[in-house]
Amino acid sequence: MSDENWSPPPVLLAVDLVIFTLRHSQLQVLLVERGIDPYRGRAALPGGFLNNDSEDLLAAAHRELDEEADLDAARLHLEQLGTYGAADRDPRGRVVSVAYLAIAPHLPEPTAGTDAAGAAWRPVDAITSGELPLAFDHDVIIADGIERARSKLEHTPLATAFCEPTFTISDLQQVYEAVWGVDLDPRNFYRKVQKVPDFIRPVDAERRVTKGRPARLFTAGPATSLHPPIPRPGGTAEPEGQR
Amino acid sequence: MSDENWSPPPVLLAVDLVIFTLRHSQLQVLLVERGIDPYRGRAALPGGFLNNDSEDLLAAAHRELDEEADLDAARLHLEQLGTYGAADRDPRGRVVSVAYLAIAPHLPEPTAGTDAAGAAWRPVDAITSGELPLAFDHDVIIADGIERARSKLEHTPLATAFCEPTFTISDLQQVYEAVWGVDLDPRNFYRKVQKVPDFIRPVDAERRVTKGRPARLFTAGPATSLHPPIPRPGGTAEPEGQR
DNA sequence: AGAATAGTGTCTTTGAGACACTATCAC
DNA sequence: GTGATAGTGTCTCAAAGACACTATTCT
Repeated sequence: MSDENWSPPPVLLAVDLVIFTLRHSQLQVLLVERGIDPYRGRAALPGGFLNNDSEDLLAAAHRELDEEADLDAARLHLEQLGTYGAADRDPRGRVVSVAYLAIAPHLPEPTAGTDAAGAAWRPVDAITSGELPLAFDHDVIIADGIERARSKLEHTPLATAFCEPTFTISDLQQVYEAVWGVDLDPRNFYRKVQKVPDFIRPVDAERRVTKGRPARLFTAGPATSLHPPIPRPGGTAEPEGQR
Repeated sequence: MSDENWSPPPVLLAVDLVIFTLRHSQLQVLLVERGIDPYRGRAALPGGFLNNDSEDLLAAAHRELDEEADLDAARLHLEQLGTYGAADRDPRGRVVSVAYLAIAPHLPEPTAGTDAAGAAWRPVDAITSGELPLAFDHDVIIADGIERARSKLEHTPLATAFCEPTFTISDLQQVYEAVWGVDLDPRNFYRKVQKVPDFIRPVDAERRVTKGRPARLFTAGPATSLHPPIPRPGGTAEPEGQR
């Protein structure tokens, strides 16, 4: 409680977005190309500074989501990921960044012509492998986002956020396989997800076309957590480490 | 990337601490009494503003831990919990608070005479029940901290952070029981924790006194995650919600 | 027909929980 | 001895994974 006599520390608050989606059975993340220094020309997470006195953090994340990615913020999953405040993370000065994790269903290509021009979906593998270098500490933020998503697939209905309003069970399986990077047995997966109460709800008498037998369609159910969980084969990984 | 022309938003960055320990088989949290308005006289989390240009967030948390709680920061578990930035959470103006979760072994009473005077351990039940009102949104932060701790007991060796360097298996069980608020079967618990590789390591040929048969002593092992996990009986609860 | 995907049944193994039982201390 | 806690063995039930099998579509 040393709040009697401080001099306001010159800290800028940014909000950065880790937006994941599934494309071509790959986990991909939305990146923008930086137009100014530092890191001009580098890929970076979409984001920006907190706008004004009366904007909540979550509201700022929603705004950036709309401005930079042209995504209807109301429809997708959005949660706080962590806050990154290493003193030297931005060469311009003291910038602390609150990262948010967003999950979007497979949407149209990121739209040239809008404010989101210069944005593109990139496979996360290219980032974790170091093949695609990022600005600032954004590679770390994305790594934390991946781990968060992997972990939440086990205990929450997060996977449905990657899917359209209605989806088949193998759509859902693709989400788990892509995010976890494993192969799952379709038969066991089928029964397992059906067994979790309120996870997914059948949409009556509907079907959809692929190649083989048509599949039933489902919607996300009212569950907010999964009982029993969908366990990740390899097991849990290391905990996150925000800095 | 709208960083071309901003006016530095007047945001103050605070760091607040949720410090948990086990006392009298209860989960307790360290609170201080506010000496100034707003919320003068109310109980609040220890914390303060970010010091200067070159202080990392984690370093600030360590410093507050030392200043306000007189705890040796090097020895205990410390991790970021979340960031709370609702526009109206502090009547003085825009204050965004990064909360850290610390876990301490049962330590001496919070030390009158030091900077930590006015600090006291309180059972978390008194807070979640609304019986003990807190300043700001600190009740929400604590609730998120409880859920984080409960969840991490399942998958990580966090429980050992509540214990002394060496401990018995029933010490460990008391941690699980207090944090989860459940009763566990000592026999099954005994075998279960021993079965997790690298969770706990026996300390050779040592014992300790209580009432019945002396128990073997253990130390925390090198594991950073628990395989298999120690499942929580009731199952998972709702996810956290930082604002 | 054959390939492909959807969906069902069943077996085996593993782990969680219940609980009887033995071991070693204080009194 | 009694009471208390530590530690072991064993049984039962349920969930996880392997996998054979049936069902329905497309070409």
